[in-house]
Amino acid sequence: MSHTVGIRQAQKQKTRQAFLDAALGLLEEQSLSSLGLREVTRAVGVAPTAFYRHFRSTADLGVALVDEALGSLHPMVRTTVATPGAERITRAVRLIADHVAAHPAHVRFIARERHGGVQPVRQAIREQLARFAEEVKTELAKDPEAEGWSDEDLLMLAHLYVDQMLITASLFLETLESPEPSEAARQRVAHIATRQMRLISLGRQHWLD
Amino acid sequence: MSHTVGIRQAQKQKTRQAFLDAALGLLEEQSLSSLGLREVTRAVGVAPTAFYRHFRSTADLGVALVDEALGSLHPMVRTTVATPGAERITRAVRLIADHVAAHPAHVRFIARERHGGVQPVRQAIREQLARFAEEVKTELAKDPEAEGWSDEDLLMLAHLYVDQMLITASLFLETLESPEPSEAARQRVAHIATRQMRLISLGRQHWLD
DNA sequence: TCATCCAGTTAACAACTGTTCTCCGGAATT
DNA sequence: AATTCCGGAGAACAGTTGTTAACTGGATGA
Repeated sequence: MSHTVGIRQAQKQKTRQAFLDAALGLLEEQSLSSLGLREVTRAVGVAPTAFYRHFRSTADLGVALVDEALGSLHPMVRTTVATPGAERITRAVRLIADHVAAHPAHVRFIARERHGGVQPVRQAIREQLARFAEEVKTELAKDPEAEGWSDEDLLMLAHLYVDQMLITASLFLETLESPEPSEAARQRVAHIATRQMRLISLGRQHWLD
Repeated sequence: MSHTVGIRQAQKQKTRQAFLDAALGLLEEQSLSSLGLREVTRAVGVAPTAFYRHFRSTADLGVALVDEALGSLHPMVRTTVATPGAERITRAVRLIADHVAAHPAHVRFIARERHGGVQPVRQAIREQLARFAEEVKTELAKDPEAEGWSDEDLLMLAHLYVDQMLITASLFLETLESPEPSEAARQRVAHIATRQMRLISLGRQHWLD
């Protein structure tokens, strides 16, 4: 038994996670650029100076949040886009709906800070989204409709899909934020999003005409 | 000559505009939710209390900025979308590029606060974008390709176009923000955006198959 | 067992925040 | 000419902010 976790490191990661959770909660009603260091430590129940043991700044914390929010999502997107035929779009919309329902704060954070006031965070999000686009591209390249397509055009299409997914996620989020979150509103968003992606797919099929 | 402007009202609107300009400048590097009232008055060169003569809060100022940024844009979008044939997309992309180049701070503000932390501002932007979508819809309805389309599907398509325009504007903005703003990068964005809109138009043409 | 490490604490710093109340002086109204 | 109006100034309020320095006490490794 050479390498037990270490009580010390375990505790450290535990409070680090507490920082991330508390910050995510506070960020539901404000942007990262207005998030105070003391505000977070107060929410965690810890002294202000403890913050520096984990993060250099709130921007640093924000970058960590980006990884937490998007890092584990790549395989799910990949397998979803890999679904063949007409079911791909249905599954994609369901994946988005489920993910927003399960992690609304994460989605809100990404939508908010993508164009937000903190440069390093914006860059981290941009890099993650570029990764998504690359992955979607290589999946799209696999199916027969991609024959004759240049790499450039495939990437353009992939970006279109990724952006569309983010917009859809943001609309699902608004659905949850409304004073009376109704299943009907959610279904309406799903309906529109599905048709928009279908239209894009149609454009794809006739691109080489 | 019964109704001259009034020295008083003229001065008031002048300093009000100074508030809007100063705020827009400060918001290039932060979000509205972190913009301080005193920060703005300092930039204008006026006492903190003078702020209250013009705005109830910084959120109020934000809403005013939304109107300034998007209010006058409706006729331009309308006539651009009204352009017939293949030239419509070219003109739309050029309109976006020119507008971003002429008013980068306005565009940044809208992109940032669309999902930002200040609810009234988010709502104001949402309303303006809904207006754009409605206008694009009625223009789209005019051309022959719209025959057989339901109102619902036309609105869905209009939203797709509007969102696409915003994404493109944001990409043009990143082009300007980069350390070495190159004409080549701008052309690349224009190229991709044009193709994406073409693909959507293709999807539109085959929607009723 | 003993020395080392290190996550978290306490205290203090100058600087900043939004908001209230009172006042001023020039424009507007009568 | 006299009075009212009102955009802006000034001072003061209690609270907040990020960052520093020196500390404590339990886990860690020799």
